[in-house]
Amino acid sequence: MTIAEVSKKYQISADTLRYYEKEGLIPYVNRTEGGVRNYTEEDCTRIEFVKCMRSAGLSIEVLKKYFELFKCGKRTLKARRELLATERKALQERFVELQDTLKRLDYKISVYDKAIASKDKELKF
Amino acid sequence: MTIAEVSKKYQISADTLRYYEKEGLIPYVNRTEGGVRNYTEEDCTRIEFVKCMRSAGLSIEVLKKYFELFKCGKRTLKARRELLATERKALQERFVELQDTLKRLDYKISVYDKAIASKDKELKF
DNA sequence: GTAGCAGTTGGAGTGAACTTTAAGTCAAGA
DNA sequence: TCTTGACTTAAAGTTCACTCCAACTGCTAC
Repeated sequence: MTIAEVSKKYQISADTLRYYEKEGLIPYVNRTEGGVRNYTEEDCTRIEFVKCMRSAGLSIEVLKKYFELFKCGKRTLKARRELLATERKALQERFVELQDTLKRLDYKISVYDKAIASKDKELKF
Repeated sequence: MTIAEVSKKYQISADTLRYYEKEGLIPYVNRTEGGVRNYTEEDCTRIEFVKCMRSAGLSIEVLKKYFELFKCGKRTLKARRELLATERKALQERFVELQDTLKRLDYKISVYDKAIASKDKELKF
């Protein structure tokens, strides 16, 4: 797969794909004779994983660390597990926070609806 | 309340509080004779709201817009309601995505636990 | 063979959200 | 009175995560 195809498939710009590669979030991608990137299925799987983790808020730095550990082989299994567990915990916290904020917004919107219906109220903010 | 007190109370740096004020996320805070900020309870309520919305991911720009509308009075009630509804929708989407990612991480961690237990497996990444 | 297009590189630029700096003011305590 | 420390301002600097640019190369179609 070319960079354009991967870019389209995952909705990630070619620049970003090259950037991720440079940062080590994707392993060095094989090139054709002419030096053009040729992504394998495995590359794609990893790109999809990176996209998912990035959109969940894992930093480039953390993902870099994870793949660095991965490169060091089996002896880093535990370290990688711990890294994922740490990130999972942070995500869980953000998840709960988000849930609360959603409730708060729902309430605020309902207050707005009442204010709009009663035609003359104003809110504190 | 001084800026130091508010900063401590909400775990927001004094710099950030001044920045928020400059950007219109907090109304102009009253000063003492000497020009030192003196936050009211209402300022604090608003700061708490801003903090909550910021940590949920609402941008400075959106919050700025919201408070600008607020300054224009009752006639912007609907617009503000719509703004909040739009942000709520985006949050909801991120919430669902986060839920999926949490599940995915749980699964991945369980795979790691198995690999660690069986002592000789390696994973794809 | 040359136009055009998709790709390559390294490096510079961007936008969001702070964060730091420089230079100063003010109030309280020794 | 002097020092200390928390505050003030405007403006420059930082960080993160891209995003764009210039200059180039290599296929493909005419």
